[in-house]
Amino acid sequence: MTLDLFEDALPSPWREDIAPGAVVLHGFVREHGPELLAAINRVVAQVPWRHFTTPGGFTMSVAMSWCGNGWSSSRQGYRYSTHDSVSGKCWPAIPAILMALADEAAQQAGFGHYVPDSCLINRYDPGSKLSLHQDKDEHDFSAPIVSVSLGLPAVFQFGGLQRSDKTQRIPLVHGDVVVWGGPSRLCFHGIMPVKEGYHSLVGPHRINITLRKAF
DNA sequence: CAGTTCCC
DNA sequence: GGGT
Repeated sequence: MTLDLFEDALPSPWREDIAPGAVVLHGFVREHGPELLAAINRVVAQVPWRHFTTPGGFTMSVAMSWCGNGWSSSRQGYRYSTHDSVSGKCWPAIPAILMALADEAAQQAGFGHYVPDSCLINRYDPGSKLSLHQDKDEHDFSAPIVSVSLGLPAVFQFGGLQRSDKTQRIPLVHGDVVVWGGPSRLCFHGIMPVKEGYHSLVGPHRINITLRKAF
């Protein structure tokens, strides 16, 4: 796997700055859907989709899989893990194409080279959503979050450092990548309920891939 | 409070 | 639809 898959320059209209340290790279991986989905399918074969319970005791509508370091939620709280406590084995490695994507997207967004150690894969069926939250379980807030949208469109909410801050609503479609870090690293964000639909490559789902540095 | 319900 |  080469590192130049995503090196093509982006025309300026494709880059949208939404806040200091937060950028939408519209269509950044639009041409790479099949390879990305193949990589995701290989991960999901090893780490089947799972619906977690929140600390409050509710079931999340989003189904999750992961590679690199894993994330989990339970009544005890959220946490990252290096391995599967059932099998004793490490979670599957992050596929090279996702490492390359993360590095190139982080560079395009102005964060320089990026070597994430965790990749969470979220499947949104119609009606699934993720309410406003912060990604704050990672040990390293100096690294940005790289978020890839595939399949059905969705409306991304991006707010400020306080839950009560006004939020922007940003439509995301298949192939869009959002990167946030630096002063935006702990901004509240979420996904509005996904509408019914069918995508020719992904089917009746939205798939979101987030790359982060957990440890 | 990574949810749901309710209210404007 | 948007805030809570």
